[in-house]
Amino acid sequence: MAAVDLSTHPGHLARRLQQAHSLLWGAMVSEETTSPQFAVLNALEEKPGMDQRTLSEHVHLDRSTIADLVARLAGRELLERVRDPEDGRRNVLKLTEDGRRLHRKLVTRTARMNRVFLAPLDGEEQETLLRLIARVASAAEELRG
Amino acid sequence: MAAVDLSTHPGHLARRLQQAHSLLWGAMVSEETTSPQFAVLNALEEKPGMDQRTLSEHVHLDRSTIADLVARLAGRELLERVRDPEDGRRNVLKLTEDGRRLHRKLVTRTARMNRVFLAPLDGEEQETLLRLIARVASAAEELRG
DNA sequence: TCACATTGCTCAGTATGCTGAGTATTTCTG
DNA sequence: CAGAAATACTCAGCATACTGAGCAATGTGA
Repeated sequence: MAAVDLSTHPGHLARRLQQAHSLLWGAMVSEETTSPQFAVLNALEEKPGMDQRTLSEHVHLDRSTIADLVARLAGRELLERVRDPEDGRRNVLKLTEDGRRLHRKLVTRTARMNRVFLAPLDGEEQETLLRLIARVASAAEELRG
Repeated sequence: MAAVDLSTHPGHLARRLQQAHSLLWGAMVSEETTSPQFAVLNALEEKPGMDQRTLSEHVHLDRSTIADLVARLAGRELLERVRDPEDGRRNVLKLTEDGRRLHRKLVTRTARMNRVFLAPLDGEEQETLLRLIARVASAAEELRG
């Protein structure tokens, strides 16, 4: 059986894309705060008071992964994690002032970085790429809700 | 500063795409052998006798990552890793008979899986998606050779 | 009300993937 | 030919990301 051309394999390409992105992120956005961490800050800026379960759905990350990630952000005092007095199972999450400040800074930088990252494509191609990825990802996420 | 729409962030989408892919991979291809491991098997089927450095360039994985990954595959006796007698720095890598057999099996299954994964898109959109991802990833990889 | 299910979180274990430091081997240079 | 540079690999440390097991709190039905 002959070997296969990996450039026709979406999974391989997705990994390369993600990898290339995270390198550029480290160079242009932040070395301390990763892209998934930014997603969490962003979600909490939008809807303060979420619990970890809800947060994990918003950013499409596993509950376990969220727990680690939130613990690191809490350790850096970018967010507060307190037990919900109304429901002792939940952790209620809110950005601190530091967290909001960092989020503001990263919003600007990610915008700049995204322009560089997508620069090889023209405007229409950029929209097409984002739309097609979103469709495939959403459909696959549906398969195991 | 208002929160941002993550569906316009290629990094976030890339992570979701990769994540959705690896879930489907586990269900449709293999639970034991991951997609990067398949990429390694495939590269060694194509060019037996590569060293780890060359292999890492072929599959776009870090040298450290390759070392771990190859060690696991060697532990499962899917490949042989022997010190090059001509150059004592290199590990020469070759698939075993088991490795070739597994590769054959996975080629069939990945083809099936890729059809399911890309099913939300029509044929032209599928080609477009793969081409655009490849362009962005290649360009970003160039930025730091 | 009390047993049972559900829900939210934590913890252990594993794989991927990086950086940076260190080791061994080979190659290049003076 | 000896010292320096380059190369290939290994190892430690960290973040992301999963599964599965377990625990605590809440909700539900008989």
